[in-house]
Amino acid sequence: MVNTIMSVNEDAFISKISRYITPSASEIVALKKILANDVKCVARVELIEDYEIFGPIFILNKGWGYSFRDLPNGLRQIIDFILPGDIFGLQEIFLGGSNLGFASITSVDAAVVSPRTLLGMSRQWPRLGGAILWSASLQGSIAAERLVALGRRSAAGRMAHLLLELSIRLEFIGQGSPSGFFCPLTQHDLANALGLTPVHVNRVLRHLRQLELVVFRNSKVEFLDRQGLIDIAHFDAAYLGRNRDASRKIFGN
Amino acid sequence: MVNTIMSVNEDAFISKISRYITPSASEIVALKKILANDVKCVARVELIEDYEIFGPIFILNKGWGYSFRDLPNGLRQIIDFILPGDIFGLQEIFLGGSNLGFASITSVDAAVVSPRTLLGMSRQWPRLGGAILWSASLQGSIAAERLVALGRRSAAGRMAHLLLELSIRLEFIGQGSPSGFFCPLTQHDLANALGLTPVHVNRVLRHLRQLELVVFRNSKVEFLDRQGLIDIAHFDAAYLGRNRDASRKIFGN
DNA sequence: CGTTTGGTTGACCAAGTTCAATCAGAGTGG
DNA sequence: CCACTCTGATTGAACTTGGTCAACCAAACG
Repeated sequence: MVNTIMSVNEDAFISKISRYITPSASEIVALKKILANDVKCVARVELIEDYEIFGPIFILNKGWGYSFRDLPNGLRQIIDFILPGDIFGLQEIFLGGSNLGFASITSVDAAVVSPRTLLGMSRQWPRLGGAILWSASLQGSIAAERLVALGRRSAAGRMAHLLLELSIRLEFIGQGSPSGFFCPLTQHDLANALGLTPVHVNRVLRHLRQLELVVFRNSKVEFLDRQGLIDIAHFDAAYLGRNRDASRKIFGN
Repeated sequence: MVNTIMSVNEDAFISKISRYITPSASEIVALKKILANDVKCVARVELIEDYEIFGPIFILNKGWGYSFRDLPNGLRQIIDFILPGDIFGLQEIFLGGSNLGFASITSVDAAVVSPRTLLGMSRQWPRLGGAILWSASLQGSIAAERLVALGRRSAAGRMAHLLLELSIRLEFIGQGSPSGFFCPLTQHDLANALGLTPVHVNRVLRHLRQLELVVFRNSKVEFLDRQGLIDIAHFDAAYLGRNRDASRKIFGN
């Protein structure tokens, strides 16, 4: 009972799922207990699972990371960026281990949760279990949208789309603002996420800068013309989830 | 009680989840009751959801379909092919509606399930609930792998990868064989799935034919050199799931 | 038959890659 | 304070993959 309601919003995960449910005081206590069992690691560390049984589940408290898959020829594809409040390893637990790797971008503080713990929590606090599934659905929807981007958007469109997505996801957890955000990604990271080469990422960023749409420099993204970006990205934020009333209608919680 | 254990394998969904659990007689009865509430539709019909509340969930009994998203400029990206036994609309129910469309490829026979029904079944038959989540995880893993393909594989690699994947997924439900399978996809469908143009799909197929790796003609895929395909696709079937012992170790069911 | 749908091919073009060189900033040791 | 090094950003030139446009073919169907 160390943590109380006083500090609700200091945990990114709690502010994230607050888009879906308003956790009760006792639910918050249960969550904080789980979130407190954390590990810290420095920037640019990789965890390759390669289908270990009992893949760990991380809930990011602080810092940025990404999930990825490497091809035998050394190419890497970033599946999703893991921001504070996001969960890594959840979709894969039913498959008997993950075939995705996790890499830290900044230094990271992550809660380590076992599948068993998660299952227990879901039974005792069904609303929290629902919130976990909601979060997993959201990450699935983000992956689907990135699939659309890689398949059918131009390089500039992909870049614009990703920057807008990150901006909105950060705002959900109280970070960044509509005018810009802190962004620790290298151009190499962006290339691995967007299916491009680092060289071309550089050219695309220059292009967007010359069009006076965004400036990405010194780990900071500044939006100059957000509507212009939305237009070239064909961006529609619907895939990032609706307000909670929509889902409440389905399950009646 | 019309259906009994005698007819276990006629339902694709039941044979699909049999990779994960062995359903009991009463579980099969419950499943068959749900699967019997079906609709049929002809080939090449589209259902655009566009974030309707209460998006329907389909479990395909027969036929092929796909989930997709369209961009404002008219381009379409296929997210995943929905084969017999696959579920459409599951990942999205927690988001308060889907932003994906569904399209039939062949004529289709699909069970229509409401979120409420699914929730009720999961409570009454927890192992079936687990199987549903396993199935959703699997489809997420397939989407992630397609993301890798679009980001980091060549056109020929993507094509080889997709054909191998479809072959294996069909074998899981007792269709097709290692030497080939019936494939109702048009080159246009392949283009929308692989992020290519139909013209280039045609050239890639010719290329693979000239390399004597696969022949795709008259709605039939014939593998000539499966290992050769695996090589150029960098194919590793691990993402399609492990044997059931792996996941059993986690949850102890 | 004529029409429609999907497959096939060629010539040309453009987006993005490759290779290679240069640059800027941060950290490190002398 | 100055090399020295390392990482990441930047740019140019040549090249490749895949796209675009346009024509033609083949099977299916009314």
